Amino acid sequence: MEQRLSASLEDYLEAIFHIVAQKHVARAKDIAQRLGVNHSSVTVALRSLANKGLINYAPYEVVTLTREGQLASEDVARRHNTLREFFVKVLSVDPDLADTAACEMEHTLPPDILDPLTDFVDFVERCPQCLNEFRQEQGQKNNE
Amino acid sequence: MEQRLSASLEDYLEAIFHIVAQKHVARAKDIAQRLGVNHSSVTVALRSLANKGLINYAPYEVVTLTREGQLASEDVARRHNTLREFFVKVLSVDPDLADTAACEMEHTLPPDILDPLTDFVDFVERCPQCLNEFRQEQGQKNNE
DNA sequence: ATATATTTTTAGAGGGATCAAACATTAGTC
DNA sequence: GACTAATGTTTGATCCCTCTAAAAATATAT
Repeated sequence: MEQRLSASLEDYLEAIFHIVAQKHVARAKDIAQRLGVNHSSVTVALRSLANKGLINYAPYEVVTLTREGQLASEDVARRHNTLREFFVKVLSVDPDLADTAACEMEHTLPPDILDPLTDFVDFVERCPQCLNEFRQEQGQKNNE
Repeated sequence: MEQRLSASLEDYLEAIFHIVAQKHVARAKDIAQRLGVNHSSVTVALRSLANKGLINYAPYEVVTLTREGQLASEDVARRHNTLREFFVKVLSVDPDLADTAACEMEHTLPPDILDPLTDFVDFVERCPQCLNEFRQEQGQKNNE
């Protein structure tokens, strides 16, 4: 197993993850809407994800995640969240921007970077004052 | 102008940037070798970069960067360097890994993140002790 | 200057991903 | 139960990137 997914398929998987978390099942329409992509593109992607054993799906049916797919989508979501948290909590980036950027960068973030990055975000949460000087500098910059 | 480049074309541009920095001109062979891709792929990419006005190139001739291409490749290199420095200096990632990861992530790093990230790396350089606690935690982790 | 070696390009094909438009299926409504 | 609306899929096209194999151009050596 453990096939490497394309950025595109990871996006589909992540979308399904969020829709299922909310509605228990995902429909092609919801996925298309969430990703801003054509319905026909969704069909292709679903077939591919089903072939890889990541989703339960047959034509005209709703979509759920298999055990494998659940793990894989959680992995994507974890990368996404860590990046967004880092951008917001350390770099003070606007949350919407941070989310958009996380969504693009999540696909290429390797485990060897994800782990220490997660540790670092944790550290900053526990010790926000460690970045006081940096935050002050950034604040000055924005007020100029 | 200001056309957005694909990750692939950015890789070619970056390779040309480094080769030109060293040898003054780049040849298809060098580019292919550096990127580990087929010669014929290089030809296609060069034609595309030339069409976009980023390189000086005609069939069978050596490659140099135009003014536009110089700026664009410096931009890619800046994203790459900032990411690598962050990985190495803040997260203590192995330099080779950091470089590889930077090469993959550089293409999706937006300016709004690049700027504060650069500031943050600068900050940590000026105040390494600000991360003492974090480094200590990481050290303990690795010794277990 | 001619033959050989190197480098580069072309030609042809395939894998992904996307879209629009035509078609099929399902679900809801009367 | 049949009609209509909503949803989903197929078809055919395009774009981008890659490859192999073959041909062409250029450079080198004798």
